[in-house]
Amino acid sequence: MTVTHDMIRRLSRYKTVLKRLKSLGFVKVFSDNLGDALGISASLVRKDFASFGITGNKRGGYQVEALLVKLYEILGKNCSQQIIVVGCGKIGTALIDYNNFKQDGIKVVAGFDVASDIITTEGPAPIYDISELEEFIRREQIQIAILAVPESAAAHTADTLIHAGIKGILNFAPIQLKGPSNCIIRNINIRMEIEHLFCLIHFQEKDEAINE
Amino acid sequence: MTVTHDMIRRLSRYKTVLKRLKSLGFVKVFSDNLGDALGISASLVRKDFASFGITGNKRGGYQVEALLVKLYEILGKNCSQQIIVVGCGKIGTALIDYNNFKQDGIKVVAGFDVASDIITTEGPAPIYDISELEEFIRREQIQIAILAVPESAAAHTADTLIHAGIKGILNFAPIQLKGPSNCIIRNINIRMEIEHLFCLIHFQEKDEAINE
DNA sequence: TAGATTGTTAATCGATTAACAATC
DNA sequence: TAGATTGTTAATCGATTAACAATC
Repeated sequence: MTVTHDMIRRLSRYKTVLKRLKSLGFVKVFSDNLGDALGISASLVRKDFASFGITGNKRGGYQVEALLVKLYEILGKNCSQQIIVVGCGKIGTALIDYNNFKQDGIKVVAGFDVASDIITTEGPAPIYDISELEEFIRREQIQIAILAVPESAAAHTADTLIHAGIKGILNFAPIQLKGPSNCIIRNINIRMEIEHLFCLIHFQEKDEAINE
Repeated sequence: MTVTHDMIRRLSRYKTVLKRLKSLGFVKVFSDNLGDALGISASLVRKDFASFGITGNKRGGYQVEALLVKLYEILGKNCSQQIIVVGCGKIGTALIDYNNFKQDGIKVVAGFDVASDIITTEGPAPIYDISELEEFIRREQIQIAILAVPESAAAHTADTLIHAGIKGILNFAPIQLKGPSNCIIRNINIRMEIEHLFCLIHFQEKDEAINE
């Protein structure tokens, strides 16, 4: 089976909705409900579940609890999800301090930087010198790194990470990185997102002008 | 014509590539080159350009300079692209200080926060009390805001922004916001991005196990 | 049983690519 | 002219939705 990006995004969103339903005391849920919550068809919900071998009851829908357990498993929530942050400038440290992952089992265990004056063992996670990066990744078997270095350092830092065995990189540097087949890179480009918005607004205004 | 998200993302990437080509002294470029650079077919490049009324020469490709001018226009680079940051915690201030937009004409002109002790006129952009938000948006005709408030404040702050006339929101709060038809919201959910990576790795490992 | 919802197949839709005539 | 590249139409591909038999 091929797992698409959109599929995974939906799985993540099902999980969020189901967690809320569970906290409300819901025991079962129908594909119809989940479809409404995500703004997609019930067919797609059922198809997604079928793809991952999740089955429901012909008339009773899906058990919320069992569904969550399955989703946790698929999303890898049974393993420890330890990540590191490479580049501890403003954005890097913000991400280290950002503790919104914790409730979902994701933990930033260390930061790394070239500036020796910010090395510290204080704070939510220790910050080490970049020279310790490779050994740390190997020793702690870190799979995922957030890359928050300046553009000029992005490409070679990514190479270092990949060489050390990192399997996934979330890249905040403003450059489109492409990884080898054994490392998945997701690029978050804030400048592009803002341009995207300006462009959409631009067209919306045009369309309105036409409609009038 | 309908402008899709993917289309805009490609326009943005064409622009990046073309800027680099220009700095290298390139005068013309073929759809084939751009396709290679973006990892798409030459057909799609030509189709994109056709959609926006950009024409080339039957044998001479496209003029780099003219193409850039057109793209700037489409991406709204002729208007001043002033944005604000609402919520000046760690991530908010990091974005205010982040000056990577500047070279692309995007400028953060103010920050807003509820905490009165961080109000300041120092730094790259002044930080005002949230009570001044609506008036500022109206007076300065701000179109786009970055939302970086805590999850609990996200929904009602977004409502305030929309009410004040904001046309686009880049949301960093970990909650999927949905806007009305006159305001476009793009959600950046870092937790989901990391889960996404873990999930992909998970499946890659499985697939490898099967192939062996 | 009657009614409702799943699981799955067929239909639809949209985006991308291939192909090729037009033409510089 | 011959060769190369655009602009555009047709073909393909993949993702989503509609439909419906199976069945609880």
